[in-house]
Amino acid sequence: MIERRDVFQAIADPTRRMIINKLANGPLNITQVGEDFGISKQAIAKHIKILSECGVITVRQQGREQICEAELAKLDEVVDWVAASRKLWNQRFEKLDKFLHQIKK
Amino acid sequence: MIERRDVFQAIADPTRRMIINKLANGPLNITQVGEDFGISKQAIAKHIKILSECGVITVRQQGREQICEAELAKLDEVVDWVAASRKLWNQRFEKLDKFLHQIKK
DNA sequence: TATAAAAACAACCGAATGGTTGTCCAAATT
DNA sequence: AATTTGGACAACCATTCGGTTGTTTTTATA
Repeated sequence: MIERRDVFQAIADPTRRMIINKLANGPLNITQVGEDFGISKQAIAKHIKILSECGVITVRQQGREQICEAELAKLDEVVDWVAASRKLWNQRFEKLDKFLHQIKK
Repeated sequence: MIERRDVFQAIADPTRRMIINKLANGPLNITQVGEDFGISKQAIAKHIKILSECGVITVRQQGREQICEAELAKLDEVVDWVAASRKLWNQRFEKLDKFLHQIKK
C-alpha cells in the first residue's frame, strides 16, 4: 500500500467536510470547531491534524489556542482532476463524431 | 461509525481514480481495466464494485464479460460541494468589506 | 493563588480498507 | 469434447481509520 495523505482523502470523511464548511465561515480554535459535533475534542483534533497535513487548512498558535483557517485553494486539485477526467470523456465523443462523419462520405 | 459509501469515498483511493481515468477513454471489461495495475483481478473487481455502488460507473453484462462505463456526471456532487464551500468563504470577505466600509463613514 | 480551560501525548479498541489466495462456474475458443 | 478465459464467491491478513479514555502541560481567569 502506498502512502496516502492527500486532498482526496482529506475530504473523504463527512466530519472533515463539515469541519471545512464550518471554517469556510471564518477561523476558529479547535474547541470551537468541535462544538455541535457529537464527538470528543481529541477526535476533532485528529481530523484537524489530517486536514492540516493535507494543506486544506492551516493552524497557527495564539496564546493557548490553536487557530484553524480554511485553505480552500487546495481544493483546486480536486476540481482539476474532475475537469481532466471530463475532458477525456468529451474527447471520446469527439473522436466518435469524427469517425461517423468520415464513414458518411 | 456511520455507513459511508459516497462519491467522496469513491475517489479517495488513487487506484480508483486511475480506474475512472481509464474508463473516461471508453468502456472496458474488468480484465481490461485491471491491466497495467500491479494488483490482482480480484482487487480490481472490488474497486469496480465500490465505484458502481457509488454511481461513478455503471456495469452491464455482455456475454461472460462485465462491461464498465464511467458516469462522470456523478462527480458533480464533488464539484458542487467545493463550489458551495468557496461561496461561504467569499461571503466571509464580503461581510468584512461591508464592515470596513461602514466604520469608515 | 487556586482553578478552569485549551490542547498535546499516549494507549487502546472495533470496524473498515486494500490487498491476497484458492475454489468454482459459465461462456468462449480450439 | 477439452480447454481457456472472465469473473464470482469466500476466507483470510495486516494496516489504517475513527473513535474512546486518561494524563500532563501550559495559559487564562476568578
